[in-house]
Amino acid sequence: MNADFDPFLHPTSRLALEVFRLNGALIAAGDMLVEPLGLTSARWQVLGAITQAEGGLPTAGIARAMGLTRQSVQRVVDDLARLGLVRFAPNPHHKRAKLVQLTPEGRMASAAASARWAPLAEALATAVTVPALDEAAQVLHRLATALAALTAPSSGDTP
Amino acid sequence: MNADFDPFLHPTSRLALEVFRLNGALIAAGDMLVEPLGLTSARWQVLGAITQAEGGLPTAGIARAMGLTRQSVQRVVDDLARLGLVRFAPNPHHKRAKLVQLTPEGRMASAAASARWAPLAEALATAVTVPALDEAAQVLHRLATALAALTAPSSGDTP
DNA sequence: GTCGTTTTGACACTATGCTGTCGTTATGAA
DNA sequence: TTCATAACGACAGCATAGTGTCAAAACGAC
Repeated sequence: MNADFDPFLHPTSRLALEVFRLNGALIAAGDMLVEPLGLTSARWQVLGAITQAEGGLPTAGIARAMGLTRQSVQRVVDDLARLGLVRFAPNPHHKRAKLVQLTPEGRMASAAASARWAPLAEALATAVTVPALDEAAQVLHRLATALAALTAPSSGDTP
Repeated sequence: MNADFDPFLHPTSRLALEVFRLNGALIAAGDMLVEPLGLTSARWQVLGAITQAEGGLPTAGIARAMGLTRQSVQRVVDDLARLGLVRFAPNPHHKRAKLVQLTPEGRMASAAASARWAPLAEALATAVTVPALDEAAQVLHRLATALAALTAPSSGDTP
């Protein structure tokens, strides 16, 4: 009865479990890191995605950039708007999909978070090596792509 | 003002973002995979942790094995007990910390989930290579360890 | 131009995981 | 043995991310 397959010993399974653990550790570390700024990991990530895009981008665009659903990002964006870190600007290409832009306060918060993250990122890079980081990132990227292709050639929102 | 550091271009940052994406993709794929069995990714993972340990283990032990908090696992365990997939057995070493064990139904569900996961794990392994998987897993493991050491030499529940 | 499809925002609901807290039980040092 | 400490289960509350659904807006085929 196929007893020669222990799913937890499969290389893919072991990597998946490591992804789960590191994901949790990164979120916890991020929460600690930006907590003095009144931020959380999720809000920080959304701020970062907006920082990346010059001129701002709509909520659904943020979600696509982060691999999440519109609905999840929307609440965080609303929180950030309530905190005065982002604002909504009219979108010349779409009447309803307003552009989410950083306010000066948001830009300062994003910069402060980056400044706090930098030394930790350096320390982690020395815990392994930069080439190993790059190669691991490439492997994870390929796996995510393959997983998206294997599951759900679907419709609708695709987180 | 340190403008030569773009936090999103740092190798550690790029890997972190890939971890977030793959984590989400794996959970989504797992949910699809075991949904016909009445399971979810979280319940499947807890079932797996119990399957690993012969004789069962207490809730806090499951949490340690998975890198989560007792409280998070407890609710899932209660759900599984309500579904009849696990049961509580007296613990000779601790009166309150009952051992969580699989019922025959739980064993069947765990085996069915493994059978569904196996081909997907194989397909993903061929999307990259097994040595690459192993090396990536090792890198993630070292990062998680380093991160735990750098943040919170703390007390109490340490997920 | 019209109509069907897709995209987007909005809202309600659920699932997962965290912190905080309490009382109980083990454990170990004095 | 006694007592401080740690570990464990239980419960409440919050943050994050998912699904489902709806209406409005944009887009494309005809």
